[in-house]
Amino acid sequence: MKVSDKGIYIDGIDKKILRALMEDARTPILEIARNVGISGAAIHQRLKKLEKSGLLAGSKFIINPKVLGYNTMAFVGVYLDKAVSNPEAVKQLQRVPEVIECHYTTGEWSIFIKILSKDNEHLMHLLNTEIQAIKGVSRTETFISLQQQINRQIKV
Amino acid sequence: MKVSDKGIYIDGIDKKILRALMEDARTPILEIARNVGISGAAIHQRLKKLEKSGLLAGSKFIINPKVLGYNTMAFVGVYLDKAVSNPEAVKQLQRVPEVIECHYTTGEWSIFIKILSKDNEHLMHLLNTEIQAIKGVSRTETFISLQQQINRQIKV
DNA sequence: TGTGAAATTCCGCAAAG
DNA sequence: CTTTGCGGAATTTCACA
Repeated sequence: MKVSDKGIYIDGIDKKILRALMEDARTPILEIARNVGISGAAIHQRLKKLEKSGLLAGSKFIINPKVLGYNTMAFVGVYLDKAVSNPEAVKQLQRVPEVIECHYTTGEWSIFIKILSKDNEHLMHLLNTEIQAIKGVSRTETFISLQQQINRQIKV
Repeated sequence: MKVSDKGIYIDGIDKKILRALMEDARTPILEIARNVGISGAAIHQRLKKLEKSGLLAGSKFIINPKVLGYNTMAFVGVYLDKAVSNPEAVKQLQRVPEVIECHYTTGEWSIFIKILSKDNEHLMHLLNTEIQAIKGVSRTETFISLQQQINRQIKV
């Protein structure tokens, strides 16, 4: 049995439910029910509980960017002028759909982003035209992901 | 109308379907059907096509790590000794559940990882005990995400 | 409080046009 | 793409431990 900081109790059955749905959000509840040996209604109620606890943050269809021609992933450390408000820069980054993550980070960069591009040329265009054009961006450092080996959620 | 490199045609209806399901994988097909004005069976046929194209890479329940007490996200650049095989290091990283992403990257690091920890103390433990213990890891550079502002998929 | 079983409503899916 | 129809699933209700 496991207790989180907020007092959510997650037993072995909850874990099995979560693991099945984290793998495939469309797994039928009744199928899970058969696998864990309790009724569908029980699963349903446990899911309600887990949702209410905030642990379940929704479900998403995952699309493969490569099929859309997005073959390059990169991480970019962004240096901002001291004078510029970071939220304003984030607001501008929000308008660039290729920016799929954005963090305020400790260390030498003000902002750290993850970005998807079709190829290196497209990446260069994004950096030189979209990112550098944002007010306050003084410099960027780019790291291209040659291959992603791990991509998962935290273990339950 | 949009054509990807692999010849997948995605029209406006496909986009609406994808956007609905990327937001919530459990959206009933018939609800989408009502919104876009075609029959449920048609949606179903389009989903089959999209799945066959490889664009749909599955669906996942998203869990909120904070509820499990994982409050700190960090990025870690890992330096590996030249002599060590990177795949072996990745294999070891795979065994650390807090490592949720792992990339081979260009630039000064051999490997770049995203990691979740409960707090700074836990992060330190992960770095000093789990990561540094891996054969071939010579040094790490850590950037803590103070706040994540953007987290999304590529736009369809 | 949490569980199981039945009933109802709704959905997913395949076939045929 | 639509309609149709079957099989099965989701969800509610209720009785019980």
